[in-house]
Amino acid sequence: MPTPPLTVDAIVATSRALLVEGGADAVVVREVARRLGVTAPALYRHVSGRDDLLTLLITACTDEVTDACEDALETCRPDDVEGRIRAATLAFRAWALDHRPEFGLVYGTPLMHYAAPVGGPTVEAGQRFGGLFGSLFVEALAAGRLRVVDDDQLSPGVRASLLDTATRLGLPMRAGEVRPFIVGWHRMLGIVSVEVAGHLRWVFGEDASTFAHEQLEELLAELLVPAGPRAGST
Amino acid sequence: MPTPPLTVDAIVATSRALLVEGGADAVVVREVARRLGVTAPALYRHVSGRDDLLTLLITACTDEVTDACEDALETCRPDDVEGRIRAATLAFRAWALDHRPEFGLVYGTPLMHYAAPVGGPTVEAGQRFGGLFGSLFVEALAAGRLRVVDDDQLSPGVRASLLDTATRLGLPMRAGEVRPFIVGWHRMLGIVSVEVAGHLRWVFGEDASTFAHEQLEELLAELLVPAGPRAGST
DNA sequence: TTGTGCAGTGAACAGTGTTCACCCTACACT
DNA sequence: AGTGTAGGGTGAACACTGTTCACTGCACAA
Repeated sequence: MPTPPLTVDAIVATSRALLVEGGADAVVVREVARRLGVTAPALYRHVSGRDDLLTLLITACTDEVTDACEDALETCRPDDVEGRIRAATLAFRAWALDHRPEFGLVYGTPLMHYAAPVGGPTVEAGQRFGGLFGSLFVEALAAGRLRVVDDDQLSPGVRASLLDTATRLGLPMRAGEVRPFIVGWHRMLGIVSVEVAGHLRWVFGEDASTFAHEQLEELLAELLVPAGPRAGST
Repeated sequence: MPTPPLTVDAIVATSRALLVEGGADAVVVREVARRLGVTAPALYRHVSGRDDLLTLLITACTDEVTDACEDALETCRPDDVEGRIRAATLAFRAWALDHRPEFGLVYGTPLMHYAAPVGGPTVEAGQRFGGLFGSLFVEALAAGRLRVVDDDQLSPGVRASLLDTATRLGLPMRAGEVRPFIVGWHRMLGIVSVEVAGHLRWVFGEDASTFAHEQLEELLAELLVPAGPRAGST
């Protein structure tokens, strides 16, 4: 059987396999080529180098986790905002645990020798991901389920940054309304990062899942007001 | 002037400099040797290889951050538990921000090709660090400032792990009393990790410090009951 | 004075990312 | 049909990496 044609997709898929097997360090140009039945310089016809490979990899993974979170929304009734946020959050965590090397590449310690191209595909994919969660918080706000805070309770710098982020993402929100979104993102990423990296192993051994799960539920309870009939923001 | 004698300390110091300049990948045996005015094989008389180098590096950094937190305690009145916990927490964050590559090495995404020697110096240093914060929470408990939870409100698995951790660390606490310690560690590490990795850059630009600071204060407020005269655990 | 062992050296091996000159093949145009 | 050209592959090479090996020089003990 003739070797299949060498495509960028095949290169990314093979790189991904190496990433899974041995982490970012194991993504080795020559080994990718070897597995594709080709020599290393051939890859340079399709990919500009190892950094480009990583860019493609990060983009693909970001897209994949975004898809996973989006798919999880389908399991909820459209008017159940809390359920949707919970589903997306748990899907994010589940993807991270199922794809630890990929998660480390995207959301872990940044590689010092790699700089994502500004305005490149990675930041684009990141914006899609952010937009997904952002729109969920817009839904929550519209449903009066978001525990917002008055703008004048925020320190000026934070308020400015929050407002700027909202406009940049096209979210029709005040600073005090974006805050839960950012707090949620910050803490969710923190909780999942620590769990995935295994920094709770000395406490919970290999399985910190119930604890991490509880932490995520606690976070949701802090961000959202209970579903009571006719409940508004306090 | 004759070259100074080649010592393990000098090797670690040089490796550290490389780590700071270019991240873990930049810790390159040959370059360490070059800077010490020696050839690479010479290092193998003092250090068993690159992994050993990383072990020494991680240990040194863990010790350093522990020292920094310990020193911060000196600035507080001994009976001011909340102040002491705050000081240690902020010292941890400050060290992390001032030593991002080192922080990444110790608390970031684990390197897949490196496995810390079991029972080796890194876990020993980690236990010293954990013990420092643990004893602060023991103080808080003794002062009635800890927001504890009843043991039977915990899921069995979590309760068992918490209790086991307490006994392993020699902390005289129930599971519901260790919980704030672990929650605090988990969230503090999460908050600092995300800030140091720069995953809030899209919101706050280069300086997320006031936001992160607020998050840490919020965490403290959740862990500790206010200082009111004769205040006990609720 | 004669070991003996420690500490450093140069050479080597297998691996890495990347570039270069080259070649072959398929397709377009005259 | 004959010719030109461009894309996609090759092997060789360069400058690196971690690590090992045989070797050398030197200090110090017997």
